Amino acid sequence: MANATKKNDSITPRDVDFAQWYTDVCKKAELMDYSTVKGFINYLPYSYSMWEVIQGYLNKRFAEHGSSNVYLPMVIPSSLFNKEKDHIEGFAPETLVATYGGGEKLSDPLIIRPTSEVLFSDLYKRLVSSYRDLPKIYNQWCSVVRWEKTTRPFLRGSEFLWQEGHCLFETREEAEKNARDMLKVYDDLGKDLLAIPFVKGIKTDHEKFAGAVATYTIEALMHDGKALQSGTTHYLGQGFADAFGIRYLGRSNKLEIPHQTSWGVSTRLLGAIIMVHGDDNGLVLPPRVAPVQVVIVPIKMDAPGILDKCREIKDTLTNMGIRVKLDDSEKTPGWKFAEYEMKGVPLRLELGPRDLQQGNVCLVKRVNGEKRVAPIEEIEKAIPSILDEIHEDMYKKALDFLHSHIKEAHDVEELKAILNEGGYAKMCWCGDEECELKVKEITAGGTARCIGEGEEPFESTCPICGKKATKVVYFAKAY
RNA sequence: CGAGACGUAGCGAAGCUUGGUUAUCGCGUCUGGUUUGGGACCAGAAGAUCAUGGGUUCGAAUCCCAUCGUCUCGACCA
Repeated sequence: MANATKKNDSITPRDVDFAQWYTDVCKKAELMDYSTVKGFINYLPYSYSMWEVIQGYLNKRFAEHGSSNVYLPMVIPSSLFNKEKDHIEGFAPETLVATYGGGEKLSDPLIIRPTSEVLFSDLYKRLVSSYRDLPKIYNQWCSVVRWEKTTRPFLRGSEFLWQEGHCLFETREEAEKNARDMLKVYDDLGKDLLAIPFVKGIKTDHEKFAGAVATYTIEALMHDGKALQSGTTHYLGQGFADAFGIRYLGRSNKLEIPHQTSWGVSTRLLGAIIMVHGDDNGLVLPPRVAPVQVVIVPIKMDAPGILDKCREIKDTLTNMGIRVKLDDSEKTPGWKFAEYEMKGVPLRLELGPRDLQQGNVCLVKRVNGEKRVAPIEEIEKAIPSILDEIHEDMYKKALDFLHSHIKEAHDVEELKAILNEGGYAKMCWCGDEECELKVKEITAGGTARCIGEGEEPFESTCPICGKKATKVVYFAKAY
């Protein structure tokens, strides 16, 4: 494979130190910059534009499910925040609170939202009075603040960007369907756009969202064998609605409490893109989110016709809606090759005197280094299909990796071995939280990522306690 | 929040043990020229209140104290 040899020595190799590799890539590929404020980062154009592509995809998909975008305040009066008990217990320890305004102490301190269930509930209380007002399906794009103790670019920050959908329905069935439908949207996002496959399922009671009845999740697997929770949807039941006094007159003329959901994905997905696809030469971006999909590298720019032809190709591709960059800087071709490989540009187009004479361009795929020569007249047809091909290559590669890192654990020793190696251990479980927590202890940090839905236990007993197994759980070490 | 490592030019480092001219090197940047199919070469130039604050001293990047920040590993979490 052409890119099997490492060509970029400013990036720590993945297998030497994965954490350092990740940080190197984030900085060298100009995805982010550390800010002056602890735990906060500056999102640079190269990462933010990927976020915008994700936003575009999701807005379209959300709309198909009847969702409208709204925007609510970033601060929550602490008196309001304290209404739902589980919710406060879950979030209070990591809130940032404003206590002064205009130089005067606030009588009711304002919490910078760590999530907006409270604000949406408060809004819905006023907006909903009849079953005719339901369902309510709103989404907001915003940032939230959680005072994290250890932070890493994109994966965990004191502030992160996300979308949060908040909905109300008449029935439990509708609400649960919504939570599942939105999980499907997130799963599709991975498959269609990010080339990332997920393990899907339900969270255990211990791992579910503070205040939820059920949490559904998609879990990705990073190259170092650790899982990354990439998106969650929650069926909140009637708890928030009850606590916040949301009531409506139902079809039978009785006062009813609606059923609520919430769902979200965050800029953490950018971290997943980096850690699922990247290699020792840097980023490898899936073509559909890549800020630059094709980079044109002219060879011997001062030779007659080279630059003109490059510009012509650039215009042609741009008009087709492809994101193209022509690098006509004075750097040498070798430098440009390495640079755009590091930045993960999916496809490189080289054009030199030799190509021009023969009427060809040279095309090189970032994901596997595969090179091919194509006649210039045919690139309009060839390039879109090559980009699709790259997407499929990347998805398949990630899927193979995921499948080869899911193993059944039949006893404690196997469980330890699998989690130590990295990846998911599928284990039959009795359903007791005690056993779940014990797994964490004996495997040095392995947690239940999700319960497989519709999966019948492949063993009769739980290997931890020996009681009857009722569920199949995916355990992994996680970010 | 516990344990460890670190902070010197845009980036990466040396110097600190044993205090002493104008703080050194590589990359990058700028100027001019030669180059261009895998991180080019030559010549010249700019760029640093040595993280911050205090202390010791005739003299501190160097020794002492404190603070802040970053990274790694744990506990907690999207």
